[in-house]
Amino acid sequence: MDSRPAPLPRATPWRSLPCPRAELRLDLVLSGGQTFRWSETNPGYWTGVLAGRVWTLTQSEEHLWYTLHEEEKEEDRREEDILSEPPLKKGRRHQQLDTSRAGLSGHSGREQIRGVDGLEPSQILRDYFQLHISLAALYQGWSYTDAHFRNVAVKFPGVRVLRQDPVECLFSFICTSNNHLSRITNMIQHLCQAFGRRLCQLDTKTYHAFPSLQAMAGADAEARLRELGFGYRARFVSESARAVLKTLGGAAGLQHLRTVPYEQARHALCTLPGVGAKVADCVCLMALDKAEAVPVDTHIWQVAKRYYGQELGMGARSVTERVHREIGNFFRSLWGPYAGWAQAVLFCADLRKYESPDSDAKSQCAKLTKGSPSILT
DNA sequence: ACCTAACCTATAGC
DNA sequence: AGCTATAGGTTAG
Repeated sequence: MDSRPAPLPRATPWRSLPCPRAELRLDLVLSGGQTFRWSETNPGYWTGVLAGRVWTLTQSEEHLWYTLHEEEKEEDRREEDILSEPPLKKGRRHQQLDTSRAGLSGHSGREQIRGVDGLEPSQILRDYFQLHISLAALYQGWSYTDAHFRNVAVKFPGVRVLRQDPVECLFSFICTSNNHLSRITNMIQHLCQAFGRRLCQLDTKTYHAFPSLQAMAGADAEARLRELGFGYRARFVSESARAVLKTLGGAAGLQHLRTVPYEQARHALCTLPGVGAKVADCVCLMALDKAEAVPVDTHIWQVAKRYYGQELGMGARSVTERVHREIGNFFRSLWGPYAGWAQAVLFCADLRKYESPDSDAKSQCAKLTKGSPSILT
């Protein structure tokens, strides 16, 4: 029997869901490049923002444990925190907070659809981690048809695809273009701090809701994002926020894409500035219930060349539209309707390989990849 | 239809 | 210590 973790200050008592480790590995899922909003605040304990609340999660062999942190009241905020926020005129500050609130209840499009606000915490977690999907059964199927997957799966169990908020997922992945994981995480933290409603502070870290579309579409949003170091992505973020509001029906319209076919959702997303095939597939897979979407980035391209080059038989120099399509179709034929989920396992494994503290492993990998004459050419 | 450079910036690697 | 290449890509030609 699993024992309850020690209670945290100003947080609800720990509660748990049945969830074996083979079905979920918090570390691999929460820091594996799907989401950029969780951090390991203590060994084995993950803290982050989900559905507008601050959570800490941990797991034992058979359970997923969770606690919710108390949201601080406005008057609890110390003046220095307020002043340390991005340069905003005082009058505007309140306006911005209000906008964020409006945005949250603008998520209310979503609340009306799915009643997220009314949901039990356990239900929110079941939804976020998609626990109704049996990952073990999927792994079994992929391992049966794919020897390379079988090898990877042994070392990387419990990698499941999150069901994220479409707005958060879309704008997070707009930030990932031509970028590093560490920088992406920083940028998104800055984005939330500057444009999102503040929720609470734990130790020295403050937690903010993901910004509303309205906040990101604001008149000075692009300039402020540039100051935060977003580079050319600043325009993508603000322009896309405006485009979603104007032509895709806002947060509710984005959410509605969950009910339309993959190709249609993908096409709609690709109309947004800063959204190409790869980002669209990420959002389709991780927020819009398109389990067949296979995001093809440089990692997956390397993996495809290295381990599936024979079957693919192609020698392009970069990930062009054609390469993207061919790799996606190949993996869908190999793995079936949940191909995107299998891709997430290989991606996560590849990421770990490179992020491993053992730098020898990393350079070995680099040498291997570079040194081996491409199977494709 | 398909492929190349330029693009902001931080950081690892020489 | 400085410089270059590259990083979960998109866009304009």
